[in-house]
Amino acid sequence: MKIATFNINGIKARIDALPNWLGTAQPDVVLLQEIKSVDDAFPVTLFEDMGYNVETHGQKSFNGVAILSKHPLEDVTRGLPGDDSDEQARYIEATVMGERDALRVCGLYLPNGNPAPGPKFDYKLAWMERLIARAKELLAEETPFLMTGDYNIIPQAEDAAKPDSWRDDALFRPEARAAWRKLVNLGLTEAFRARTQGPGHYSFWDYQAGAWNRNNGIRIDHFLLSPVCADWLRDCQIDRDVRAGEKPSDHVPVWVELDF
DNA sequence: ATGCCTAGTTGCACTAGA
Repeated sequence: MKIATFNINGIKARIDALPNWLGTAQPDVVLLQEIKSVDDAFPVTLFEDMGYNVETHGQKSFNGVAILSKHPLEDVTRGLPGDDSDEQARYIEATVMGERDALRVCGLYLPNGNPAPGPKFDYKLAWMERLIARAKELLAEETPFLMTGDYNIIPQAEDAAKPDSWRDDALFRPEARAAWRKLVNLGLTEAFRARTQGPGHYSFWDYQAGAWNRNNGIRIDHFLLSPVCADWLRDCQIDRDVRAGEKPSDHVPVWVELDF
């Protein structure tokens, strides 16, 4: 089963590019971030006509996540537990059945956190603690799961073309990377780094200053796999070429192939 | 040192992104 993550930076703006990529890449499941749409405005029938079930967790103007799946989605939950006052739509979960096993898929749009330090950075770190708590729950249940999406975390210097320019940024600050390691060190496998080593692999290129043409990118869209799910990993790739397409998002899709 | 660009709003400039 091919499962992808894609920060589309607005469903209205990607109304052609997203279906075009779906037709080419043929993913079974896609976790979307930054749909920037309320649920009622999401073009559900467009994707249903392509064979996808659609579950959204949107809000007006900003954020918003969704799942597209060619397989039925069961037990859908919206929002990250741990703070009832949090109204930002950044998290959705559902269960997908493979040929032999069930997989819990968690789609996330982790807060950017800039400027740092400050209240937005505090919110990012608190959000990560809630994500860690949720991962601990799923591990304790021994539910096979993956957590994927736009983490807004540059894990290592090799994950940025110009790491020095990110030194004090919320995506690279030590506190954010420490929280990332705390999550991974629960026993999760980072799918891309389980298969590919070395610098030069990015999932985001800023629209500004010719970042794409200069290949000035960062790798911030990730898959974390639970131990059982990691055993199912067959491949993980970044669809880099999507960034060169017509009216692209500033992120590109990342996907895993899982045998379950 | 800052903005560079893109998206969304109900706009006629702003916020937010990363």
